[in-house]
Amino acid sequence: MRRDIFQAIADPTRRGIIALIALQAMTPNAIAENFNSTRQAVSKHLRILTECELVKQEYRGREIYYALEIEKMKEIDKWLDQYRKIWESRFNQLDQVLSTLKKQKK
Amino acid sequence: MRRDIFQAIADPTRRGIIALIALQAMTPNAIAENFNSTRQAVSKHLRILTECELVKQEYRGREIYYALEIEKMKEIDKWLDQYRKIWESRFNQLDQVLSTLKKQKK
DNA sequence: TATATATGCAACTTTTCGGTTTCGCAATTT
DNA sequence: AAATTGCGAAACCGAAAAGTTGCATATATA
Repeated sequence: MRRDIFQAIADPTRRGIIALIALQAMTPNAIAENFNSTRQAVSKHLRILTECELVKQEYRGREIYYALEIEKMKEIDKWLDQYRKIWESRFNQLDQVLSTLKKQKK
Repeated sequence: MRRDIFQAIADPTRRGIIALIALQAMTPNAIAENFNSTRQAVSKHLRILTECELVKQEYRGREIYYALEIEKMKEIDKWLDQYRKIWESRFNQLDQVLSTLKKQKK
């Protein structure tokens, strides 16, 4: 089962789950109430999210609380970084053009 | 055809294509040489990337150059922002704990 | 003009994915 | 102890995705 984080966030329901549990851990039943899917479908999504370590489980009696593993989200940020460099450098180039134009105006 | 950017970057080959053309536009044939897929398969990926506007085409004679639309990448960054806030606030909390401990040491 | 090249597109196949239904198990509650 | 509740896992299904093959079209080149 090749579970990577990019595949995990590809599904809109999973992104919804991530947003939902970002601030507080929740049980599968509570999560499922927020979507138009059965608990089992949500459970499947939770499994995928758990497998790629985007989410962690905490057992409390017969309930299982799912919480976002925020550290893992940084991996996406890390991947984005190479492109951030590009758009920032382009912005700086634009900035230079603008300041050059300003200078010429003087 | 529901093409969203998250689905687009879910595929590893497509992420490879994005990385490849990030700095300079390339033709489908040139891109395909870098992967273990046929030109047609790559062409299909390019179509998906174009549909969600992650990539733009530039016609030059019988060749088509594909270039990354870096602005579109910012959408992912924008989505990440809500989580960035979370991990930054947690970091600050840790920071506070550390400085409190330091104070007590004194 | 005939041929080679660069490319997209459509048809087809195989695999993967998301969902539902059914079941089993463990922890509560009555 | 019996019934209820919370949950995961397996079996199954339809839809979508990813890849291949075969073709059509436009632009170069000989």
